[in-house]
Amino acid sequence: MPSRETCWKKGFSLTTIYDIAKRAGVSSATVSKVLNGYPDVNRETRARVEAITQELGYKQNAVARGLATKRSMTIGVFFRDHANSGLRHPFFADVLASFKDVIGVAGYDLLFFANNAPDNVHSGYEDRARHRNVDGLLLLGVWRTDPGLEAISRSSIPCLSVDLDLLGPRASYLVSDNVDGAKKAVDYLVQCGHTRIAFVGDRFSTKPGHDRLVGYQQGLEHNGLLFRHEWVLDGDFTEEGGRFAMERMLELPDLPTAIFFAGDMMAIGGMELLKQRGYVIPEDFSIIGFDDIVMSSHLSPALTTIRQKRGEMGTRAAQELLELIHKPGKPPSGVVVDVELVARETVRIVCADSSSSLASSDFFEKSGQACDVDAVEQVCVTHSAEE
Amino acid sequence: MPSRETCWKKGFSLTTIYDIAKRAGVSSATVSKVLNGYPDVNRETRARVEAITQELGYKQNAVARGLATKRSMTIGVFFRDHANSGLRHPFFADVLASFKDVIGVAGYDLLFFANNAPDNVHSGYEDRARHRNVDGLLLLGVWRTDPGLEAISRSSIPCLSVDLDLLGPRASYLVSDNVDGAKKAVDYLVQCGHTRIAFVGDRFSTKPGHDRLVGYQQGLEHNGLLFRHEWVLDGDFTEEGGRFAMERMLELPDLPTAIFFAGDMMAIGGMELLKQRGYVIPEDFSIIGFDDIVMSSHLSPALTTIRQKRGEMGTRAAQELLELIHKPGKPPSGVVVDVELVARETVRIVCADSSSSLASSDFFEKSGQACDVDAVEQVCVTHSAEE
DNA sequence: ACGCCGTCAGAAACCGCTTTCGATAAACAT
DNA sequence: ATGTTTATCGAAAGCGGTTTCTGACGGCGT
Repeated sequence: MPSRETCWKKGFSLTTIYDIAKRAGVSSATVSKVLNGYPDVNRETRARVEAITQELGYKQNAVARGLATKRSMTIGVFFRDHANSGLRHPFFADVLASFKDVIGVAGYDLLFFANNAPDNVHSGYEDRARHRNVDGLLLLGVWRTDPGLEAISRSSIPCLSVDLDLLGPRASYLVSDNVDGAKKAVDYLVQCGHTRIAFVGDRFSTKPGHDRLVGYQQGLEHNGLLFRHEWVLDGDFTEEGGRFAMERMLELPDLPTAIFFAGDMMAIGGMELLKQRGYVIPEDFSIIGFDDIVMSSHLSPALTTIRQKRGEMGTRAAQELLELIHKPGKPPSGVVVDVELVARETVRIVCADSSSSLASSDFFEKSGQACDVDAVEQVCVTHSAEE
Repeated sequence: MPSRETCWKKGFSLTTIYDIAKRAGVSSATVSKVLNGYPDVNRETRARVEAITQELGYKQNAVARGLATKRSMTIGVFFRDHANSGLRHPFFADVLASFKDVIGVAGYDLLFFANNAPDNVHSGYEDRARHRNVDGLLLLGVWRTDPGLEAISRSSIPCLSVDLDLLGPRASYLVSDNVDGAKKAVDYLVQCGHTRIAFVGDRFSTKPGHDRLVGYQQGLEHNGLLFRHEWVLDGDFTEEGGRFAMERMLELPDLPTAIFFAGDMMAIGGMELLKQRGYVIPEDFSIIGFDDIVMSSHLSPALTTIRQKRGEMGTRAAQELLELIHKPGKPPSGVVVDVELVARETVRIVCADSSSSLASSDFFEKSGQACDVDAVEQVCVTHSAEE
């Protein structure tokens, strides 16, 4: 047996299972068995080994273990940081926080891919995941247009993406019920008496952006309202985008009375511009957002919005990913968590008439305007391309 | 030579350096040398190996490499999550984001300690760092009172803490210039004509809380103002804490005209309460915060505050940590980044007199009231204990 | 021809831990 | 007494790399 007593890292000695083994007069295999709770070791031996483990303050080396077992007990995290939408984004930070909590009690640590060394920049998700030997992957803030998605969805690495409906043999996803949320927003506006409702979305590179648009459209239809493509603008999910969209909206000859922003940051930008131009909310324009970021409740007027349950999203995401990891058989189906409207102060109540008979108002028109999803998207893309 | 051709993890085969070696007709040692840029390998051999590496789509296994080299190219991150002050906190999320960017181009990934499995809960920082074999450590949101600090500061693991002046052979820190920031706040209030300035801080378990109090006290002294301990309250760095402190403050017989909150969230809580009670800001009370979180500029009135340069903090933290890692010799000294006042709308200008002759006002009193740091802290601790 | 040196490869010993599988001995059954 | 379990343990072969050290080989000076 080679002498394996100590190892050095920058002048520091680690205690290994060999140290324990020697001291206990057993083999390293036995120590390993004790440490991992295998049954085939004598009561007394076990006790002795455990005592010595304590005494020596032994800590397992996760790297060596990972090499031997091919499980690292880490979850890799890709957190795309484009345009403020990364770690900085209060939304993702929150879901990540609760994700971390539940994945943590399952014994996992999180590995954030940050490495952008020149030779690594263009490695795909899968390569980098395998490089670090992570047991699962969490994708946050990745765009639908990301070219690496296809590959990772087909790979055998358990992978959960949020805000992106990635499905595969070991890939699942978590989203809010964005379509429903958008419908709720429109319904609420309609209930408050609005019929002229505009939409500000993103550049359609995100799943939520897409779905909220769809929901908006469905909400309109459901309430018998006409879809007007000039009332659909691109806001890029940023404050500046929202501000800019609002600016453009004001140039329209025919103005809406309410604007549904597909994200709170955009709504904030829009409101800012409105105030700046001397309009008052909600008297001149009603605003409704989506997300319910913390800031929303602190604005004045406080923003009416659709709340995504961030804590629950993180928890459910973690649970789903753990299933993906531990139950290889079960075909994943994605999880969607519901949203809720939180009514605050940015929507003006136009008429007290809350009977849903509004649906049969004069605005009802089944026009030639195409209303199916893809057509809607077409319109929008064209529209945003104009710019 | 044993047959080492492939490895399986859940049904997937990895290509190893042995595969490359065989294909290239060389030994694994040579492949390793090529991959690591050692000079003692022939031009042609190198080319051949590189070609095959490409062809086979080989990706190095960081775990195996880590075991062999004792360097993992990961930075461990402890992110304490007490009372909203963790990942959820917009402040830390921001510095972390820019930290990640620069540490990333140096080739490192980030390892977030999340593992809270029952047998792991009470392991110290050092144990967990060694367990994962991280090359360095970043401590965020850790309290001064944390019992594990002492140990990690003495250890040989490069460790950088933010908002906490931890120093040791391989331990350094990064803080904002909190004392100066607080003085700036007080100076500004004084310049605006205020002389009755209160302070709301945290429970003094944090370094910034402590330093801002010191700065407040120094600012007072510098401007010849009397330190009144009843005007120093505990706000816990949370919104609720700020609200509660404000509530208590209003019960005072003798009210200040301006309140300096040591954190924006507390200021927000305080303002909320004030509005609720029918006061108007800044007419009735002037408010100044500390941090400049994104929300601050969106409030109305927009919060005047001391800005911490979060991006710069992250960058500098990363640089400092990289030095700690790569230059074992250099004794660390900590880095402090400056702050700036951003004047917005929550401070009322009482008199236009901006001559600093205010310093010689009637309020000047070198009273028996002890003014050195520790005494100040005493007062506060006592005060918060009352509660 | 001889010794020396620089270049290039590879054998082999790790790194610290897991896991299979066979050995041993005691306990049990026949 | 003999064959069979059962409980307990350890040797050894990995996991996928790195790194030292030895050696082969060709060229070169003398």
